[in-house]
Amino acid sequence: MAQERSTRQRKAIEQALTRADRPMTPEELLALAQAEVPRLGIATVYRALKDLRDEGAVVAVEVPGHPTCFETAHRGHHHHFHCRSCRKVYEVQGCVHGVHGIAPKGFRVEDHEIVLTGVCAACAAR
Amino acid sequence: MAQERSTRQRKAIEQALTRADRPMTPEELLALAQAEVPRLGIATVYRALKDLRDEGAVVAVEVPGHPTCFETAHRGHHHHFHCRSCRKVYEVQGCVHGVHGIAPKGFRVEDHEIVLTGVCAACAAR
DNA sequence: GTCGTTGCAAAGCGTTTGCAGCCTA
DNA sequence: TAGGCTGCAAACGCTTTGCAACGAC
Repeated sequence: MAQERSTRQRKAIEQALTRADRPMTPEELLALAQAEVPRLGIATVYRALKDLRDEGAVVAVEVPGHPTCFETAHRGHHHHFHCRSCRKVYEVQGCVHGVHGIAPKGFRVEDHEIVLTGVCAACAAR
Repeated sequence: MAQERSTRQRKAIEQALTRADRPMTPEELLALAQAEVPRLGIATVYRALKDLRDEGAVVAVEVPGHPTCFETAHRGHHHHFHCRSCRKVYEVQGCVHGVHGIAPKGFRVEDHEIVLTGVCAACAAR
């Protein structure tokens, strides 16, 4: 059966993900990883992300009007902020109590995601 | 400048949206509206949704791994539940306090969305 | 040497757009 | 009648897949 091999391209992609302090789009990861592997193609990025997702090492973050972002899974519980000015997605530490309590009777809640929308500090300063 | 006209197809799409008790995908809306207008095309659904969104009458709901859904805007403040079994997106009444408080200093929060993930009542019963 | 991985290009899928004819106001 | 709206098909952007060459083990 399938074995995961450690290749230069995969290492470059994983490194780009690990170093990022916010969720990254596949295109952003491609640009970063190409510093290591110039001939890297976007398909390889998508394939690596798919494998990493299957292993549970990265998770997808999706916000309306923005291409899907990816981040490493083991960053502790946190949420996201979407700046409507620069369109970047940021990580937000912390959570709130009682989130699971709003589900209707009979619904089994296993996880939750909170996405704040507004203007980030950098954009608000301008 | 542009005037909005009331057509059979637009009425059918709005009606499908209004009657739904959960966010609907464009394909679902097409299927429902075709009961009224059999020759209705998907492009018309997208155009109607775009116009309705511009007027603020409908909003998009996006959850990872699911096509974009749409719901009417004037349903009061609520959130969503994504069933990982049947993949449907449900409406969830209620909210929690302190959600905006988790944003970092300098970030201006204007809105928020909460998406619960798990198994809906119908699927859990099976 | 084996077989998973890669880069390239083509295919897929959801969404948008161009266009000629239609229909509301 | 004017000009927005429609259905169709082509175009679009993001993502996945087929394939032959490549390279990790």
